[in-house]
Amino acid sequence: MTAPARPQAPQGWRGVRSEVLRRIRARVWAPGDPIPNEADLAAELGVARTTVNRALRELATAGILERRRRSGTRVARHPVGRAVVEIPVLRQEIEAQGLPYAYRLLRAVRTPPPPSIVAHLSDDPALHLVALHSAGRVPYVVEDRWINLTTVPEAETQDFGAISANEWLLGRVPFTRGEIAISALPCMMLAAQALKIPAGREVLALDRTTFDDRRPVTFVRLWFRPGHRIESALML
Amino acid sequence: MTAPARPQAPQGWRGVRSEVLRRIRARVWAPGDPIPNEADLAAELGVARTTVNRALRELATAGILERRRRSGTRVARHPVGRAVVEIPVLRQEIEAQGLPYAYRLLRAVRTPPPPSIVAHLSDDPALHLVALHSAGRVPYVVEDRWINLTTVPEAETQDFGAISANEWLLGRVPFTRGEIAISALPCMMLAAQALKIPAGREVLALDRTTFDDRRPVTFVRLWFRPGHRIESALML
DNA sequence: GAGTGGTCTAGACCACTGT
DNA sequence: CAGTGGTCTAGACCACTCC
Repeated sequence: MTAPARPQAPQGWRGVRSEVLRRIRARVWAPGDPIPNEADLAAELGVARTTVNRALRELATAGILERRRRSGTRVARHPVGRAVVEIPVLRQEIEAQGLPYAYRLLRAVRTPPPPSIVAHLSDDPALHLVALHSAGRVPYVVEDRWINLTTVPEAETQDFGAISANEWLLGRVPFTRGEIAISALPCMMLAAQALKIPAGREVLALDRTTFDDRRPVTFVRLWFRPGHRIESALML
Repeated sequence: MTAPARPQAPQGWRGVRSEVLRRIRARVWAPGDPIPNEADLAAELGVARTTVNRALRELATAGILERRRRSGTRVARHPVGRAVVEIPVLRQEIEAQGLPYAYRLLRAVRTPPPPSIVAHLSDDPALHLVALHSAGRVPYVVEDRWINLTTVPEAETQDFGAISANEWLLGRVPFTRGEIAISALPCMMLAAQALKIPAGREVLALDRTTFDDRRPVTFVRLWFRPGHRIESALML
């Protein structure tokens, strides 16, 4: 005689989140409207305020709500879409597809960075690496990396033919923050050769700069083969 | 005679997060290593377990730690980079740059979706809209949108010359989940004309499909003008 | 079965901010 | 100054999973 559990009726903070979302969708609370404070909501829904807080915090992180002390919580007027993009760890991404991963170093030169790189990495002396990551015999992505030799002097004597710079840096150098940018750019010649496409063809490029506190560590641009897609689920 | 507050010594859950990060960077805990359980850490650091939980949860979300019940918490072997990308709300993005926002509808046709769209949106009848969003007199992005008329029949009689489909849909149609994909694609002719570039040139394209539960609502592809970058900060 | 993280609760104090 | 969210605490129970 137990009541058959309703299939979709989350409890706890997820339940509160669902209920708030339901009311927003049903226009009980319209964009720009304030919603009740945490204490009132907790009382109404029969949960502790901590639980309401957790739910509302998640919704604010997702861009659905805007919260400010004293003035309270409102439904966002322009629910900004946010997506979490995972930066590929190439070996894993390729092996996850059941393909053999191959890595080949194409260039490793100590050289002063050109102006376009200085903008990302400072004008310290730098190591320029270019490497090809392949899925089986198919070129997958070209890694075009600059390592700041003032921040990471040990890089100069490291043999990047054996271990990819990404894996080496991960274990060796602390970094505290980073920036990424995604764009479509005309492919540099060396990368175009490796990818077997015409030089200058525009391809998907993902740039990442990482810093240890304020000291730039490395700038890397991934040149993806034509057809590659960076995919993700939208938050909420 | 008060002790001068140490400039960087966060308290509470942020403090726990900092301390855990410090130990990972200092290799006290190496990639793949297990770290103490929440109760022990809480006792050691002199905080409640709830506080430790909050800190470790955030680090797990950021991809730094991996947590599993019973087996405990480990330092991720491959700290996946994650970045939160904000999907542009075009009007706001343009006006935030101090430029006048302009919107022009280029095409609005009820038509059966071609196979490439069916893959995203089902083979229901659809409304195809193409619109140009400009910053001042400079073409900024072309919106290439398909609206599922079975899910959103009201769209057929709506005048999208006056209000952009994005703003109309936001207020009208609930959606519960979505997918995005970013790629470099040869620009469709109509978009190329509007952006004043050669047809077929490859440009940055952002696809977004949204669903109301399981029913596809809309598929939109944004064709960005050459040079556009999607930027974001790396998490942590 | 036992150990771990996941979550909830009730209460408390604090930080920020609009009036 | 007062109201709101932000956080901490101590304790508890539960869910999952490895042994």
